[in-house]
Amino acid sequence: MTRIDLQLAKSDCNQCPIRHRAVCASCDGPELDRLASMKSYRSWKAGETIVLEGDALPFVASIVIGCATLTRSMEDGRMQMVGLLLPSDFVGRPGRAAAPYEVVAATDVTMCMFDRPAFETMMAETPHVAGRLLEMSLDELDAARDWMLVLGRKTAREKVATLLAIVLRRASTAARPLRADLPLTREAMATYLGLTIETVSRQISALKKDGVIRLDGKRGVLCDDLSVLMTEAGDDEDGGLVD
Amino acid sequence: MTRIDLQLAKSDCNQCPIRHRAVCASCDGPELDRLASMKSYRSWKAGETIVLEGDALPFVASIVIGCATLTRSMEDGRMQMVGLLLPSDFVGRPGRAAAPYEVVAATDVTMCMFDRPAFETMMAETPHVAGRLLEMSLDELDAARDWMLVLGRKTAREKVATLLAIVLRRASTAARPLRADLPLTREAMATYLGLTIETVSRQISALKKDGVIRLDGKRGVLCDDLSVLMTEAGDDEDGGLVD
DNA sequence: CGGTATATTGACCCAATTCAACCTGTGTGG
DNA sequence: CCACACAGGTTGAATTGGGTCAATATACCG
Repeated sequence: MTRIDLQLAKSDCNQCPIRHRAVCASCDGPELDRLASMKSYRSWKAGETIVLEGDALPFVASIVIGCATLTRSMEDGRMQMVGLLLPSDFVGRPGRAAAPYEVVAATDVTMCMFDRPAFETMMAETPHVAGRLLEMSLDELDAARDWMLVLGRKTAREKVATLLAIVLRRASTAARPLRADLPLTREAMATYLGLTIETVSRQISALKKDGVIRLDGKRGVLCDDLSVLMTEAGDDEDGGLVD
Repeated sequence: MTRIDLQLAKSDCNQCPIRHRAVCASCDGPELDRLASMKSYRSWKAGETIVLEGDALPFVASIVIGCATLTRSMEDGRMQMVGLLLPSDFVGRPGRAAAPYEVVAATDVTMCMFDRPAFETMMAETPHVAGRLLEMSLDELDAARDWMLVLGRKTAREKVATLLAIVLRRASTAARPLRADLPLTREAMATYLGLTIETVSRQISALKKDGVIRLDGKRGVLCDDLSVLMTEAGDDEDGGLVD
């Protein structure tokens, strides 16, 4: 919210909000010190491009604050978002220099960056880092494959409901109704869902008209009963969230 | 083709066709011996289910021969293939017991299996294995994301052309015309592409009528000019394949 | 205030699905 | 050897979900 994030530039890792979820989660003592000595922070404003598709990527990084998107595009301009990066997510691929996707800041973003060759050396020497990265990569692979089901088989209404359910679930406090601010514009949502802006807008309006969600300004979404929204999303397994 | 694959059961790893591409690629000497002592082979016939969605998966394995599919499905029966496993590909997720996808043999399949706990112990002790698995997982992540673009943004004709181009390119010998046998039924293709059987069939017929491909029986596909097919697929970058 | 970026809504259209019929090859058993 | 069933594949006609094009909010900012 406020711009105290820049204070992070000199802060030690123990106060870092992603300390226990990022690549560094499994590091301690000297390993953590070594990572800390390599790190530097950098911030981008919402909308700025962080890496161009196909460009060399001389660093790897963890998202500390904010939300970034990974998109892949075709020559004629069609675009598909292939990943949504949130705090603690990892950017970059050790062992490969070029980025196959465009990375754009969806909100203001702060990342914790490491020089790529130095990070690769460290990976080779400390199995903890490689192990954690493998675990995170496998989670991302699962997420990508789940999203393939959304893209390939769900209707527009189900797609929009799926996205809203994800955002609302992540923002979940105990309080009802659930409330969240969408970190994405309609255009970004469309790019994520394999739809057009107009269809996303229409489906959001339809879900509102049907009483599944309510809107609070342009970005805020409220939902009284997440299980109804999840049914609309086609995911009927209530993961023990109700009651 | 013939069932000599069963002879592999006692064979040593150096004669294994995937020796240099699978998880074991980076292993040598004692490491390889250790893996070899843990391994066992098992085969499935085309169409057989290898693992049910959500089932416990007590092993990890490499595909040695054949082709298997990973699919995820919804309660109402809609299905989406989320991965196509070919020789040297890895099945299973160290660190997680349940399989989030159904694994089915598309053709006759032989796998080289390892007990999961034993494999996990080995991963913790030999960084080579973990490193290779990370590399392979990142490749799969790239592939999954590429496929998200196909599912989210391509037309039916482009989707079919994309799949044919992949199959033809993989089967590529120097000989023209390129020829390949589809390892997938129309149904499996539809499940992969997020289409219906009928649409797949129509698009194949259309590509044939337009002279982009020719058919040889039900499964054989011929293509005189891969770059034409790739243009139809919407991938215009000719990766230095022509001349 | 205009001016620009984002969002909503309507009318029309088309690509892909749905539903249905029919083809083709491959067994299987009388 | 033929008849038959059955699975996989093709083709046609009708329907529809989402895209396209266009007009109209709504908000934000200098």
